[in-house]
Amino acid sequence: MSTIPARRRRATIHDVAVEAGVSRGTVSRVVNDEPYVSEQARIAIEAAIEKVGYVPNNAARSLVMQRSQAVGFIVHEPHSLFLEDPNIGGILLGANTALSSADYQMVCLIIDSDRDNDRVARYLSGGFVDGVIIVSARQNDPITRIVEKLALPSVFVGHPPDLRQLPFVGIDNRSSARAITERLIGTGRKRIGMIAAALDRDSGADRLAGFRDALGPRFDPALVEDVPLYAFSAGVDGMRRLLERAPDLDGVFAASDAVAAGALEALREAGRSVPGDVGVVGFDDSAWALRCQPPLSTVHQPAAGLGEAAAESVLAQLRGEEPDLGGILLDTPIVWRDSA
Amino acid sequence: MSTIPARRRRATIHDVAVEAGVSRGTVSRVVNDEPYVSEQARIAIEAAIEKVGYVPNNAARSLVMQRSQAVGFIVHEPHSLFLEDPNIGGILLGANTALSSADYQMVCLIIDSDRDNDRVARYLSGGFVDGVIIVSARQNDPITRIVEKLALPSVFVGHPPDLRQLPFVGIDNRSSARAITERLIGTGRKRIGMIAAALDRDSGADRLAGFRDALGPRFDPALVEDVPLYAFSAGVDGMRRLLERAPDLDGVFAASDAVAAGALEALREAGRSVPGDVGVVGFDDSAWALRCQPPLSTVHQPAAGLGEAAAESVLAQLRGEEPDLGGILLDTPIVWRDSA
DNA sequence: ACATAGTCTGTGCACGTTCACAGAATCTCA
DNA sequence: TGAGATTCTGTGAACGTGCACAGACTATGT
Repeated sequence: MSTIPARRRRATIHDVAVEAGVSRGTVSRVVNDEPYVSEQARIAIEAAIEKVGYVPNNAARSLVMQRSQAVGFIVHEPHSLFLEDPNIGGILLGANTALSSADYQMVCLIIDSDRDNDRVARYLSGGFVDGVIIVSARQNDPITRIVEKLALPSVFVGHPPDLRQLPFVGIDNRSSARAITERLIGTGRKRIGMIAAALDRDSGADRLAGFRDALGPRFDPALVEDVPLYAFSAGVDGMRRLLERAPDLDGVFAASDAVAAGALEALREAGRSVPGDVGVVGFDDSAWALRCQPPLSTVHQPAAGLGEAAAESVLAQLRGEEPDLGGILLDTPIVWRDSA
Repeated sequence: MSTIPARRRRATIHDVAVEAGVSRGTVSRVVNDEPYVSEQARIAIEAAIEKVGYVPNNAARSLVMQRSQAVGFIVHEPHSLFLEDPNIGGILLGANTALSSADYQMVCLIIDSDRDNDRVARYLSGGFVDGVIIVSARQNDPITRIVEKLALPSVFVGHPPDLRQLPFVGIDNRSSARAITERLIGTGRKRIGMIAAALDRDSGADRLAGFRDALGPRFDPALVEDVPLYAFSAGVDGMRRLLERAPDLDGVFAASDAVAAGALEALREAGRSVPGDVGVVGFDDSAWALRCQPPLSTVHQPAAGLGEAAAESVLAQLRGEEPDLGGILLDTPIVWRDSA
């Protein structure tokens, strides 16, 4: 008969105090790096901590400190995001990096259904997190309302919904779109079209606006085809329709890399060479960009940077600083490859 | 001068008790759905909870209950995983679904550096989580050792490192590879090659073994080309070399969809039609599979199912059940598309 | 020698909950 | 009626920590 090893009680600050022959208070001071503790005591306590394997109990600490040292990372519509949006992983990573160097823990809160909405709402109200990073909030989002009501330090990645004045980080879709279109014009293309996508979202509308900015008076609405989603198949359809309408086209700005990949496919079908007959540029610098044949020229989305900036903003608010309601916009370098 | 709204103290169980005219104990019983409370008291308490907006304080609860109601989701090598591995998102989602319906919170612990290793180790030792799901652990992994030392309920997605006897969920790479190879043989192909990948990992070695199983005595080592990574470019290289060595080849099993996509590219270069001249099958049913031209026949990895199964296993251990050390293997349906 | 400032240490309380226990009230059955 | 079971309620203790406070000890200057 094997003896079941007794699940040993975890060492507490009291055990350390006894071991080191001092009081709880002094141990606490050492653990929290506070002044006014003698070198002798510090050494004894550090040895005792090591010996008994002491790790502070977070629940007790949270209870007395009234904070959790955790930040929520809220993601909506995970199915489409995790599978389609290559940026989300980078944002997650960037946020995690910044939070963990500040000794905060990142808690993923994934909203997949209405039940999840309730659960997350309860979680936020329960004081489990000291702040939140919200990715891709929807219009009329219950979570957004709760965050406001609790006055929880928060930051959105992308524009906050319902035109609210809340802190956010993002990129300037409009000027980025303008920049890459200008670059495409600079290669000598004369008839440049756009496959616009997701015009119901800020990002989609802004990319179209930037395209228009770049072309100025030469902008021709007939050369814009719009598709509902940032998706490969939408790109194929959009490109086909565009080619039908404007067979003499020699340049295309696709609203995302996935759309651009679809466009390349349609161009191949139609027997056009890229970049010979038609120059193509995308947006996002996602995994699609390198997979395409030829590799895409595109606008780089600094996903990790966005995550880091979002985390820094929350941390600043946690330190009591006033958030910048105007939003933080990150640079988007253009990556020039062979497709244009 | 605007008055700063005083950050109101959160309602406690005591406030509810006063409001409802009962004691803390009775409120606690209502909150935790315990028996032995009169209908009258229950109604009064529920009204009081609503009125004062009471939400239980988790820190206090964790402190006295000695558990956190949270499960860690540990991911190694996030850069390659989040960007390359389409399965990780599905696993995350599946695990989250199962955990949240059991009222457990999932905490993402991303290990990106040695510093992260320390931080996560501290986190686990600190009792912040009651169990862990570990994705893609490395050989000789410090986290694995800590989990063992703490006897923390745990489950690996994929085989545990160092041949340890620890619970895991996964797929049967060998029999899946065998099945899809047999299916390819069934289409009448006579000279079938394989681009094996990542032979240093269990998954890679098993897929090769399955291929060998399917061919039996007809297996020809000269028709196997191996590449280091599950990557597109590796697929291109592997296919080129394979074609050089065996120009009469009429079927290829690629060790992953990314590799298969690379193979398609190389076949196109070489002027072979797919599936006309050569039938190609992949593995994973990742986003690559549908993007390819033609779409890939492949083995479906039930990513969400793996996440759910992993979560269920941890939850079962948390309920005190003995884990199944043999591991749980999920079914992998074959998805037949146009590439073979 | 004494006052004063500076350095260090120990103690009790609070945080908000659960749980064991005691006791009150009601019901059941001889 | 009274003993015993059943249902319900309130109370004190405990979980492990940080913090305010009181007090002891040491150095400095008069």
